[in-house]
Amino acid sequence: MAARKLQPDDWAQAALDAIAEGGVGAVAVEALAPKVGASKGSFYWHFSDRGALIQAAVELWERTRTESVIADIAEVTDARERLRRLFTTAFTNPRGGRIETALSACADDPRVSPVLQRVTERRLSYVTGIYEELGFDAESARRRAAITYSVYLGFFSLREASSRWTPQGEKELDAFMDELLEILIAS
Amino acid sequence: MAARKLQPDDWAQAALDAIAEGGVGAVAVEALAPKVGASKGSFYWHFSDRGALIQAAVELWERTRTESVIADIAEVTDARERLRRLFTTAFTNPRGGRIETALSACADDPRVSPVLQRVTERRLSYVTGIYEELGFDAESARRRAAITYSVYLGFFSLREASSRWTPQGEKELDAFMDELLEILIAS
DNA sequence: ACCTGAACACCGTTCAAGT
DNA sequence: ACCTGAACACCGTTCAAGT
Repeated sequence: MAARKLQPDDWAQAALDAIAEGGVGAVAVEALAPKVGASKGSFYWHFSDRGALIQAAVELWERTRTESVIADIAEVTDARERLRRLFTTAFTNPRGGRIETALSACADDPRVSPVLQRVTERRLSYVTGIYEELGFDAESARRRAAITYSVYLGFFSLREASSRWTPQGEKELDAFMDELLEILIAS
Repeated sequence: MAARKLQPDDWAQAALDAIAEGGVGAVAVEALAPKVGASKGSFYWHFSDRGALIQAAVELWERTRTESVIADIAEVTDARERLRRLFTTAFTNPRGGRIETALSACADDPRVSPVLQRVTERRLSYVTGIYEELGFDAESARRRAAITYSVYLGFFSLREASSRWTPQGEKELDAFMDELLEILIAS
């Protein structure tokens, strides 16, 4: 229903697309205006400034790429399988982690930082829980979760830097995830 | 000796500092000019444009943070110890990997991409060699090197996102590196 | 050869005026 | 309440004029 009236969300979505495409620097009001079908001036009715738009985009990302992913695998009972599912979801993300990479580069922006912290906290607590379920003590589970999430983030950076070192195609990706999983859950 | 005449390198150094401080977006000719002690106009005598300055900065980074690090540990004979030394150098880098994080976000910039590719290639070949020396076959060594470098890159991103999950202080960092090393070289 | 300062273009931001 | 277009500020870039 809701007859076309969500301009703010349209702007946020366009900005998020721009971030995924060309980084935070690509969030340009003037360039986005035509995509939203509005004028530059109109933007400033909905948002105080460019920073507020970036914040809205990041909050949109938070809404769509955290809880839903966790909810998707809630049914799976085996902890190891749940971790493996996370890998699959993560590494086959069509946007290829470009948002993560872009946000890491401006993590100290006060408009971005709180959201990034919440998302990181949520994801890492979840992964820590998996490791505890696998039998690791609290400290070790925490460290392994941090290593796991580092691999997740770094994987995207590495692929951007040189795809030569990152698995190509489904078969190689599977081999990579298998070895990664094995390494990470070995006691 | 060379009596003060290296303006281009001064600009490159100032730009690299700016990248480490505030990301590629912080490379602003106007803001850097006073630090170099020159005028905006003078900049364009040495560089074609802002992109060329970014390239010069990245090439300066390449010169100072690749070969020298590898040379520093060349004397160490034990492969495992060499890897451990790499971790120490990497994770106690005073600049805290902010340059790698910033560059990852603009890896597809044609001015940045070739340099990033060379540095990545050099570092990863080196680490692959260590894993081969440790007894892993070529394929597995490659994959482990990729995982290792992903952790390296991702660690910085994670610390920026939420320092709560990253080791604090020398003691915790040591424990982290120990567990990481153990995980990575376990067969 | 190398530098300066004025001028221009581009995009973020403001605002008076519209509906 | 919401939008537009003109105006201004800022910084990248150019360039004529200096040494």
